[in-house]
Amino acid sequence: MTQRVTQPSRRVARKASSGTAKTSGALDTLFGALADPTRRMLVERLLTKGPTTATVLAETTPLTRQAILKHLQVLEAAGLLAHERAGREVRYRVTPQPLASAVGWILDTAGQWDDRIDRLRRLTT
Amino acid sequence: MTQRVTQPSRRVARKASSGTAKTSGALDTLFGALADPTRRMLVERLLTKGPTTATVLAETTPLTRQAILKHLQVLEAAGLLAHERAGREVRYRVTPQPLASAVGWILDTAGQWDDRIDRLRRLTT
DNA sequence: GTTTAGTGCAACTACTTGGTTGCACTAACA
DNA sequence: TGTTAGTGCAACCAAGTAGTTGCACTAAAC
Repeated sequence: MTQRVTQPSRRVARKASSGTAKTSGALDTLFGALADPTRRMLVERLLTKGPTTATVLAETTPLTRQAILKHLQVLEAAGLLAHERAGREVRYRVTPQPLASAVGWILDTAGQWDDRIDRLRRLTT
Repeated sequence: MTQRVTQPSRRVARKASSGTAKTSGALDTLFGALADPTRRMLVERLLTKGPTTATVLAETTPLTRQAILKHLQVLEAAGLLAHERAGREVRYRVTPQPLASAVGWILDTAGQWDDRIDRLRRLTT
């Protein structure tokens, strides 16, 4: 599995070093995963039609299975999917818990400033 | 599984060009803008310390002004910032309204999940 | 006026991303 | 058993992204 926790490497070159490594990787990969329309579509599909395989998902898109698989892996790396093996098939399902962190960041940062967001927060907590 | 049927198909990658356009572009740039820790940091700074210039923002980071400026432009393209000129300075401020769309998509999506869980719960109890 | 601080623009590099193709491997089935 | 559908892995490529440098331009300060 190799995990690969290493940070994004940010190749800062010159001014670099010493400054707030930051790299809150979880939000990076989470927002990054959501930034692609194909991936959001995959999440929606898996939610509405239930768990299924990369092969099946690829049949209804203009993309190849490999492209779909890469997207599924990105989503899984973000914690939004999990997969389980069933015979020779591999089925993916949505695990939407990480979405709470995304909403959390948004509400925490913008909450105090925007009444609309603030109302939303009160609505959802 | 044959998948693709590959025509003459010069490896030019036919990217399908269809779909993915829609109104998803807004969410693409929005989530994409939030996917970078430097950009989230900039939003937080602008929110907590008020509007300021790219030059000032660059002074407290290991990045150059140009790098910061590019990030600000990405945020502005996502609708999260606006700028106004004051003499020879250009001041950026946060306009957090688009965050509502992000939260909206997440809540809608998670809502479908909740529905599923809810149905499941009703079915299994 | 001259100088200087702040900005704008363009070119360039290095790495990442989203997609492809090809082939090997394995579980299911005739 | 042999065949096949589904998956896994690696190489490859084009385009995008994140950063840099260098220089020109303009508004303010002297």
